[in-house]
Amino acid sequence: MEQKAEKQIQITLPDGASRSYGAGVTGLEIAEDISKSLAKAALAVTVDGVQRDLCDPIYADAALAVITLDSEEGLEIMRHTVAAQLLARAVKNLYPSAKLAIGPTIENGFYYDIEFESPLSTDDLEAIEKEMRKIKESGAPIIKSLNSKADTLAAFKERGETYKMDIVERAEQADDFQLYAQGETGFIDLCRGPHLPNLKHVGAFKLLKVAGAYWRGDSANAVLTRIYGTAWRNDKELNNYLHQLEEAEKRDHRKLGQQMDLYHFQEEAMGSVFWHPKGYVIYNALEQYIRRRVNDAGYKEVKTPQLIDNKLWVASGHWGKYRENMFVVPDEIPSTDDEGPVVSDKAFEKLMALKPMNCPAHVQIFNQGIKSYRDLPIRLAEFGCCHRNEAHGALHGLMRVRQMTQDDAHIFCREDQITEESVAFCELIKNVYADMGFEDVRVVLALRPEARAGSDEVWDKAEAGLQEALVKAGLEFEEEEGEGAFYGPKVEYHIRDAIGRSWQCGTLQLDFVLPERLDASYIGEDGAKHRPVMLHRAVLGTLERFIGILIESCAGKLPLWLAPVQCVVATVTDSADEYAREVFVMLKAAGIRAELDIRNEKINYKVREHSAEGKVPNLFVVGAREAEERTVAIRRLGSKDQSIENVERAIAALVQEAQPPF
RNA sequence: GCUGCUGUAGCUCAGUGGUAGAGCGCACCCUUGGUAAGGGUGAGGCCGAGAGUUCAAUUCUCUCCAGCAGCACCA
Repeated sequence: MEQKAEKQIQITLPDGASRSYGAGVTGLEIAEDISKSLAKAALAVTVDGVQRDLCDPIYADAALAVITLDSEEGLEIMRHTVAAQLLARAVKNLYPSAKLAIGPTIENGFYYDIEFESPLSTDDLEAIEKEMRKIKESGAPIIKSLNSKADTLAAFKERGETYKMDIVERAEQADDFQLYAQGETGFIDLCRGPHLPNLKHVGAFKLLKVAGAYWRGDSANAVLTRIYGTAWRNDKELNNYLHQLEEAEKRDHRKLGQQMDLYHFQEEAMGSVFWHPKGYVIYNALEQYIRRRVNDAGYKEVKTPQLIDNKLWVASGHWGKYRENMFVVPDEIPSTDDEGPVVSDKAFEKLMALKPMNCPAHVQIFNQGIKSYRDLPIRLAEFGCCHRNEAHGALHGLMRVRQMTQDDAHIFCREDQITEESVAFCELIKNVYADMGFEDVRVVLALRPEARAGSDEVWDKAEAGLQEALVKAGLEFEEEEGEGAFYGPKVEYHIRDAIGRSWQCGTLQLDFVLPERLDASYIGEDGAKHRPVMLHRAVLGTLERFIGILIESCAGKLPLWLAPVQCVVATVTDSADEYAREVFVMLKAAGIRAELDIRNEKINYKVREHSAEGKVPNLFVVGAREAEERTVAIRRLGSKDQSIENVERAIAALVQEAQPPF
């Protein structure tokens, strides 16, 4: 092959083979050297693990791998090109005054943030998509160039791309700005690359939705229009993905909650749940399960007031930092006069607030009487009902509500007990999540934020303590800088919902600040007063959110111990009504949540309704035969088969199976 | 809170500048049917709230409220 320079470099391929090339050889040339078909399929390369364009020259010995569309990396590069080249250019063609901001890839797709002169709606996507196809058909080569800061700025200034100029101006580098052009079309985009060498490699894509997003993610900045899309290797993969999205929609807890008659929301109490009888069964079963768990783990359950004078919130620091998210109530008897104001101006001199958290109240219990170091740790648990005035746009079904019940607890302990208590908590949460069948749990250790209370030594100690606990519990976790609470670092347990959105459920937070602010103390071995450390912790997080995630993760088919209706006795004809009643009574007596369906409907209809709508795990079908033989025909949810079983034995088995896991 | 979209029967959704329609559900009747929709009849709506344009508004415009998607927020 042609020698680019005298100096030779060694390129190591993934199979271990080593080849020699002149310095300055490109990834494409190497791919061509390996095989023609590989060169044709090549999208980019990795050089020592770093993604590079095919046209980038290589000057030193390196390990090289060719990226094709078969790999996840290749797919991501293709998506990136669809966003930055196809979508961006299509938008500029149709809306010349649009200003491009950024267009990264995300899981399963990509987006591009763009400023438009007039609002864009979903209906406009079709035209943009059509334009994208046109551009794709052109098969234009994508040409990369490296440019100085001045040239890059000039190029974007000419095009009125003020956001791109902002990015370049803020960049630390002096030059080597990568611009990608499409042949001679005049279109350019700034990008870290790599990109496809050619638009011909683009697979199947679809634009999905538009939404607003702040420039640089800051709500003080302008809102840009974000166009979301997805791209796949071929139509089959694309359709597969779109089908998946549809399926996920069917698992949405808001939809299932209505279908299964679990709960509802309405305007007059937005963001707060009306639990229906069936939904409240789940709620109660979960609460009782956690109650048994924390009892076993040495917690004492308490109940604290809903409405507390703001003096306490001032003292705890919530009033200063968090007031805008609290519901504040004047402590005055309201006037019944239709004309005048409901409360007087004076009423605002004494304010109360609905508690947004339980911790200050738990400190009040701790503070009653004098505590000795021998008393510690003290673990106070509460199914605390809290109110938070959340931003309206944040509300989301059961996942984000304004009134929530946490399976909250606070552990007051000595500093030397932090690790032990943290390890015990990690064990507890591991067991609970295992009982619930959650495997895809992401654990995050959130470290000190910029604005924080407490000295660096205290933070060092706190972070190390949590880290040690996580390691001891054998958990894999990610560390996130700056994400901790102002009063201490925290461990967060995130679980994904049906559509892949991640929600924080369990949490463990160390707090050295609140005991100080609320003057909690214990008498140490030395006879002197000491500050206890506070561990805030929740396993499920909030019952509301956890139930939402639970419903989505099992598509409404809850495990038997949580199922609102565990068994329906359904008759084939009314000749079995009497026997069905008898079976129903037996089930109730055995503690099974049962329903009786003796409606004048066909058995097909009943089976369909209880299965598809109610997600009832067990159907006992009874007809003349069963009444005669004192049996039931058991049909399990999701099964086509049925088994005939003696009624007493069937009920005994069901009772056995319906035992909670703890 | 910000941007965009949506709001019609209990639910899912059509539709129109002259105050409304379907399917499911519900009620009643027929049907007694053996494991994912048997048939008929009927009731049911201030077309999210308020204002404006118009002879006339559920329909067009504006404001508000709520929901949805995303962003920001989540002590």
